[in-house]
Amino acid sequence: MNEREDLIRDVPLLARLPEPDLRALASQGHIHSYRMGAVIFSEGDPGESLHIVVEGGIRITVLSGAGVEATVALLGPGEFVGHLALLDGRPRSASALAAAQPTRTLVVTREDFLGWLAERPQAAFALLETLSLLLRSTDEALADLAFLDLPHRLAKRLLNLAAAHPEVQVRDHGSDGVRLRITQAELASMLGVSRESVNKQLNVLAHQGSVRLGRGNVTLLDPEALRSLA
Amino acid sequence: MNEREDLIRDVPLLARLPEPDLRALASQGHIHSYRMGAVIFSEGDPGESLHIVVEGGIRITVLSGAGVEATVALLGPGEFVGHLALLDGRPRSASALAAAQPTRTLVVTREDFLGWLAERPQAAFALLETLSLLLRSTDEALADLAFLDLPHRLAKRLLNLAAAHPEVQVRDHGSDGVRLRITQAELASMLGVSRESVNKQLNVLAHQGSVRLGRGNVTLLDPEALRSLA
DNA sequence: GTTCTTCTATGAACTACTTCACACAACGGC
DNA sequence: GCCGTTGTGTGAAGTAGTTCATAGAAGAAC
Repeated sequence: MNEREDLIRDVPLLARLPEPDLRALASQGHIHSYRMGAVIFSEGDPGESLHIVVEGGIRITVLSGAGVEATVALLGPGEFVGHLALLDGRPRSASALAAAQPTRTLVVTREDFLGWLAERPQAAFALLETLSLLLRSTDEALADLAFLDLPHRLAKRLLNLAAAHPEVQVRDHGSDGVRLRITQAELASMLGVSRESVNKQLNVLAHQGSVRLGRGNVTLLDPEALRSLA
Repeated sequence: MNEREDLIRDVPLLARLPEPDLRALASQGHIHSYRMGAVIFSEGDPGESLHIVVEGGIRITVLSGAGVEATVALLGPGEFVGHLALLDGRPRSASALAAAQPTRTLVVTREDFLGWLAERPQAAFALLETLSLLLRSTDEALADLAFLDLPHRLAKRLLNLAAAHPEVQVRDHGSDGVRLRITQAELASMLGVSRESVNKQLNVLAHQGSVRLGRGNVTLLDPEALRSLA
C-alpha cells in the first residue's frame, strides 16, 4: 500500500493533491505487470483506466495514415498515461507498449477515479491546473514542429529527455556527461523525421563535442552548447 | 445581461455547465470593445482573464524565434481565449488581436472565475472533460503536422474551418458552396508553410473543381472530395 | 563461437518545400 | 478618378528533408 502512495505522489497529474486524497486514490488502484514489448492498450480501444508507471517504462505511439509509427512519448516511473480517457471517456488516442523488462503499472479505473473525484472538489481544481499546463506544453511542441528545423528540435529534445528522465542519467566514465538510453530510431520517431537524418545531425553534434554516441545511447557532454542551439 | 448568458452558453469550454451556474458566471463578466487590429493581449503578459468573443473575431498568434508570426487559431463569436491563464495563472503563451471591425468580448477575470468555480464542483468536472477534449485535438494537430504533407493538411484545415465557423458560411450564388473568409497568407500561417505553397495547392484544388478562389475568401464546392483527400 | 538481429553510419538520387522576384488585380481613401 | 495597399498568381533557384541501398559493429540466441 505504501509503495502505491509514494508512487502516486510523484505523478505530475496528481502531485498537487492533498495527502489523504492521494492515499484514498492509491488504495483503489491495482498493480499490473507486463513483459517487455507487451501491449498495454491500443489506439481505438475503449479507454477505461489510468496507468501510472511503477517500474520499467512505457512507449506511447500513434499510427499515421500510411502506417508509419511515431513515438509520442516515453514514460518512466512516476509518469502516467490514459488521463484523457479517464476524464472524457473517449477511446484511446494512442497505443501504449511496455518498453522495458519488467514494467509494472498502477492501474486506476475510470469508475474508481470518477467516484473518488466526485467527493473531492479540491482535487478537481488541482487537476484543472495540471491539464492546463499539459495543454501549454503540447502547444509549445506544436509551435516547435512548425517553426524549428531538425538541429534545433533535436537539441531541445535531448535536453528535455535528460531533464525528464533523471533515472536514465549515468555519469560517464572519466568525463561528466548525462547518458540517455535511447536509439536513434526512437529519437527519429519522436521528432517526426527519418532515422538517417537524426543520425547525421547527431554526428554533427558529436564532431562539435556536444554529445558522444554509442549503441542504444547518447551521452550529453555539453548541455550548454545544446541549450544555445535550442 | 441576457446577451451575456446566451453567449456564454455557446462557449465550448462552458457549454456543459448547468444553466444557473452559467447565469452566475455571465453576470460577473464585463464587455470590452476593440477596433480592428487592436491588441487584446500579448505573449508573455501576465494572464488574468478569459475573453469570450461576442462579436467580430480574434486572431491568436505566436512568434517564432526568428520573429516569424504563426496564426494558431481564428476565433469567432462563442469561442474563447485565455482559458490556460485562467486555470494555471501562467503568462500568456500567445498574443490575441482583434481580427474584425468591431470586436467585442466578454471578459471574466481569473479572480472572479476562481471564486465562481470554488462554489461549483460540478462545473470543475465539466471543465476537466472539456480540457481533456482540447488536449486531444491539439495532439491530433501535432500528429498531422508530423505525418501529413501540405495537400492533406490543407484539405483538413479547410474542412475544419468550415465546420468551426458556420457564421462565415455563405451559400454561393448559383452553385451551393461554403465560403470561408480567410486570406491565403492566414491559411499559410495556420499550416506552418509559405503563402506561395498554399496558393499553388489551392489552385490545384480549384482546377479539380473542389474549391473556388476569390480575394480574401475560399469557397468549398466539393467537401466530399476534400474529405477523401484528408 | 557462430549466427541472427538490431543498431549505427554514410552516400546518391529524389521531392516537397523554401525564398526571391515579379506581375497584376481588387479594394479603400481622398 | 487616381494611388497606395493588400491580396493573388507563377516561375526559377535553392535547401532540408526524404527514400533507397549498402556496410559494418555490437549484442543476443543457440
